[in-house]
Amino acid sequence: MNQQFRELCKDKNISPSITRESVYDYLDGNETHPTVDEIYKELKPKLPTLSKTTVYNILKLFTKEDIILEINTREHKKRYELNNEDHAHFTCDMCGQIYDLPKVEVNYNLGGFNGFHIKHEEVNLRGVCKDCRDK
Amino acid sequence: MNQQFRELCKDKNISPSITRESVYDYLDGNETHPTVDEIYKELKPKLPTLSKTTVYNILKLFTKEDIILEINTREHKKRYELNNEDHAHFTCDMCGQIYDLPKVEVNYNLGGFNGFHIKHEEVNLRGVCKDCRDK
DNA sequence: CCTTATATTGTAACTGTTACAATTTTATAA
DNA sequence: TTATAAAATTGTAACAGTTACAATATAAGG
Ligand SMILES: [Mn+2]
Ligand SMILES: [Mn+2]
Ligand SMILES: [Zn+2]
Ligand SMILES: [Zn+2]
Repeated sequence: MNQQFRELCKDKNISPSITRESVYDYLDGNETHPTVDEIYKELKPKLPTLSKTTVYNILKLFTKEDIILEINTREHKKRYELNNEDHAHFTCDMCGQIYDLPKVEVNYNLGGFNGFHIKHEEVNLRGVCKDCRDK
Repeated sequence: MNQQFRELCKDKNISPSITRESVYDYLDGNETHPTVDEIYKELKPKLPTLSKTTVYNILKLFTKEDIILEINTREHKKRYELNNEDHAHFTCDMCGQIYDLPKVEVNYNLGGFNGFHIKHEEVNLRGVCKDCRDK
């Protein structure tokens, strides 16, 4: 059992079920930004009764609690990652892979938007990755 | 007839059909980042034979030709806008509205990513807008 | 006008997501 | 522990956005 996860749940006031812990553990240390389906397929062998709806439920809960981040891509599906170190993304137009980039500095110029409460900033780059370019 | 659009089509080597022109004109000067459905419903009265598939086709073509930009939101649908002045977006978590922000400066630190060809950079902020905060 | 290419249309299929009621598991307290 | 209530999980069906595709209509070129 993941002690760090149990404390996180205590903080967020949610119960640390085995299913939730499994989703968390899978995302922890995973840099692939998986889809719901990929998470489900990965966990199903270890949790044979797992339902895809449960994965959806957990991801929605984790997102609401800011434990994970939803990544909206131009594919018609969402991807997820742990909300750990702040970083930017580069998405390859050719192969679709999402690369993590070191955090970049963003300077705002928010004239006229000073009543806005900014909770999250996100930088997405798009283009062709090195692998695809070399082909 | 929109002369600017006809020249744009000449540049892109696509034919300036009335349907395409209508989609273009609707997006031009529209700051609401409409969905496919909104575009379709708006144009249908003026083009009674219009099919939603056609709207999809045109938006896909315009996106490929870099005439418009696809905006991927956390809603389960895409939004579109003309690819004119470069700007950032603020999306309100409460009401979902997308606000245009003046362009922000982004400083890259792309150590290890120097084979990458960056075609587009995008800055998305997220939080609560003034209107929703005041309620 | 004729011929060919392109654009548009309607329908059906596909896919990611959500709603919901039933069941199982977990938390709480007697 | 056992009883009770609350919460989590499950399976199914519905839903929504998107895409595939074949048929039709329109446009372009000679
Ligand atoms: Mn990432
Ligand atoms: Mn915009
Ligand atoms: Zn690539
Ligand atoms: Zn708002």
